[in-house]
Amino acid sequence: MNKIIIIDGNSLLFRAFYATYGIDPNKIMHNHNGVPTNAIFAFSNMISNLLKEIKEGDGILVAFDKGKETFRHKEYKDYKANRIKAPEELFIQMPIAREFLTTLNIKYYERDDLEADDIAGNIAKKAEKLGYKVDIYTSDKDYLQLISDNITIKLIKKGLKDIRDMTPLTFKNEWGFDPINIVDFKGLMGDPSDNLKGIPKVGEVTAKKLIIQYGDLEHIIDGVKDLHTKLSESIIENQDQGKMCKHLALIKTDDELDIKVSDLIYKGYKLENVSKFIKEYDLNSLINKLPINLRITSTTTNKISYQDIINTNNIDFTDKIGIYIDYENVNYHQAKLYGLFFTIDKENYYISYENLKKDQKLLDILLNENIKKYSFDYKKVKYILENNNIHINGLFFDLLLASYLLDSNLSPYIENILSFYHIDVSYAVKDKNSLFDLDDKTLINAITSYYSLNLYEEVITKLKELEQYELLNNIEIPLTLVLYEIEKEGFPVSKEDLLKLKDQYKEKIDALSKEIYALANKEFNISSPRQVASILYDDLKLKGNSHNSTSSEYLKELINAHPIVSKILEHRKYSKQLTTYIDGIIPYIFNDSKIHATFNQAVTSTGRLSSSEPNLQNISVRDEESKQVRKAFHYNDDDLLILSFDYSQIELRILAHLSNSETLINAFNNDEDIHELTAKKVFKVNGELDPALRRKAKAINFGIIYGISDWGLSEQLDIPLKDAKEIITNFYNEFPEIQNYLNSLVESASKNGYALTMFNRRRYIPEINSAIYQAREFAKRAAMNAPIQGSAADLIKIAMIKVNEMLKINHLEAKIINQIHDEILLKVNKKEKDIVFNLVKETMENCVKLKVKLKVDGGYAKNWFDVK
DNA sequence: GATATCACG
DNA sequence: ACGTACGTGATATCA
Repeated sequence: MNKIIIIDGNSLLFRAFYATYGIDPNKIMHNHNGVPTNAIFAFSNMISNLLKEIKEGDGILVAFDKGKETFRHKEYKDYKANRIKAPEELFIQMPIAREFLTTLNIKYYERDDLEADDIAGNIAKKAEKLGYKVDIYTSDKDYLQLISDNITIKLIKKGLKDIRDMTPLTFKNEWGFDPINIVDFKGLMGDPSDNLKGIPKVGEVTAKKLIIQYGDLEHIIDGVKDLHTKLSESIIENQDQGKMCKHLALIKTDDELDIKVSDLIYKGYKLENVSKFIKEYDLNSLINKLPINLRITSTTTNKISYQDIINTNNIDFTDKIGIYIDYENVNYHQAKLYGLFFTIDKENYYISYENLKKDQKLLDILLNENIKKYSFDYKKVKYILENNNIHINGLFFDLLLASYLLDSNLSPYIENILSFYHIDVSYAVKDKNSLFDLDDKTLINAITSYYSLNLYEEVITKLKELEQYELLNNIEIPLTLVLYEIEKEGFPVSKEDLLKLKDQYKEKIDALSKEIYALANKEFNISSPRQVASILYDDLKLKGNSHNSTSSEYLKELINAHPIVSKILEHRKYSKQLTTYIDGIIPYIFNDSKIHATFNQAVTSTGRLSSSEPNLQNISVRDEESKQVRKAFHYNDDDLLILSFDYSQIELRILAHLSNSETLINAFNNDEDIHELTAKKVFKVNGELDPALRRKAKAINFGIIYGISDWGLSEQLDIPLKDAKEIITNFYNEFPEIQNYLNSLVESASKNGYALTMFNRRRYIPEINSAIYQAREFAKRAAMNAPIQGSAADLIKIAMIKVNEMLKINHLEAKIINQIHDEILLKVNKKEKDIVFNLVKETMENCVKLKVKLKVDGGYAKNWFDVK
């Protein structure tokens, strides 16, 4: 269990000052400039001793009182009014104490409206919640109210050496009641040092007795009200003062601090900074008191290196190990394995593939699922290892996936991700093109293994603070293993079928080319938008657009203007099919007649997956002719079918749930046609609905999900801006909860700088407060879309995990083979198709409970074209 | 390497 | 007066 040490800075500094003050103020320690240093001397000794308690992953914070305008001063003008000012010599040393902490790279915190105990209490509670043990060093008894099973108050007695651990047990033994009742004790007793009067006639003994008998102050007042003794009358008469004293004594732990527990994790001090400090203040003995193991002596020794080993005979393994690989830089589904990097504690090792194969000890470690594997893009690592016949189990932590959750805009490369944690690895990558630096090419892989293991504490603390720990462990980590299986299983495609299509398409394209050249009266490159534009808009004098675009959006409007236009559009269509979906895919067909694409899990800013090499998420479907390519996706085995399930209106359902729109929720739960509903509401139709209006409504619903804008809608529907405006106004009037919800998303993003999904995935959108209009408007739309698109992504990820699990539990042969955002595709054997169909549908529809029911449509066929 | 285009949800 | 619908990946052209 890691620990956070919190120090009451003022308390410690006061003790340090008076412990070394002596009788003669002229004889206290000074530096060569006459600056008093006695308090700093003792303070730095104490801190140095505390640093010895720090282990890897522990944190330290010094909290200071700045407190001039706390709520206590506001509510009680005489709060601490009797405090005597600190002596000048101590006053001078206060900023030096802070300088000392900066020198040692120790975080400190102070704020005008908070006292040190509020800061300490605040951080202590947060750290406790994140699973830390907390030690608070102070001499102030007020802190005792913070005691819990994991928070210990280290009470500093005179002389700084004598420290008493106050735990729930020791406290109760000494005081007779629970720590939290310290505030009631203070309410009764008052506290002369804070100028709090408490209740007259109640001293320490009486206060304790009352608390033990009745409990808190409120119960005491209630309990004595009918006794009519002098004591009880005083309590009743002065109850307001008592309550105020209690209120002022209560440590406030709920403020938002701009410091986080993860910021406190101690990273070590630099010798050169300490040397400077020692010279300035003549504190020569300090250097010997600082623990050496926390020293970052220089950047050279901080560079990661590794040992080449031929076997692991002399290596002691623990239950955790950092893992990365050295591999051929090609598509990882066919990459050769060169060797393995692994990290134990702080040591990196490299073993070649040849030696690894012979090293049974290490092979067993990799195989053993109880040895925790810390890696970066574990899916890839496992794929390459298994492809080269090395088995690995026991994924525990993936630095890539964890970092992606912390900031989904990070680009998924190790150099980039380490720089997010302020780690510079340019020494390992800058010479990667050098022919003479062969060793350094693999150094980055050693570094990857090292930090996968050694950044764990810091990353997990951050994730817990952002409440994303479950997102990592319950969604992304299990999902990466599912994706591994999907990639390994592959997606079927017939090369022969594609080649047949290729011949057809080539003929079509050739014929179209000839027609186009004839119509243009010259030959040109039809694949060049520039040349096409020059033919259409210059030679043929067709009516162009503002930026001479030849995109189909504009060409469609010119179809009747000249016969060449439709020929060009057709040419484009078949070229696209040929280049992207036939010639583009054939090279990825492996000997097993399958495509093993990559599902990228750390790419999109919303949380969706993406697919590449090749992209299996954008195979044509909308256009009937282009859809032909789907006929090539089938198994050669006649017993195997392709099953497809897609969520119906998943994003609108999520919108209904998140916005709590009663109209929309009821509509979904009554199986109404949602576009029809919108049409009838927005266009105020009763009875028969014009299909054109339903189409418009569909566009409106899409617009809502995308973060609607009047201009965007007017473009999409090709209507005047003012009509679009009116439509949006109508929509919001009919669905006021949606308007409120979308507004709240923009507001929250502009306040916090990020958007959140249902499962706490976050996307930072800093541009939302940009001074540039377009950037700001864009950010607003992203802020409205990210929670919807992202929650849908969370949901289907959960569905995939559950479906995969369900198939295994039921010993079914079926396997997931693709995911297309709201759709899951499976391979299924004829003989189990009905049971699989029902189970998958049921699992998907019940994977998450929302206020709306989820609906899944499914179908199966021999090839992808015929599914549904 | 940037740009235009087009495929998907 | 300003100018975009949200999220991706692959390909060809052209500088």
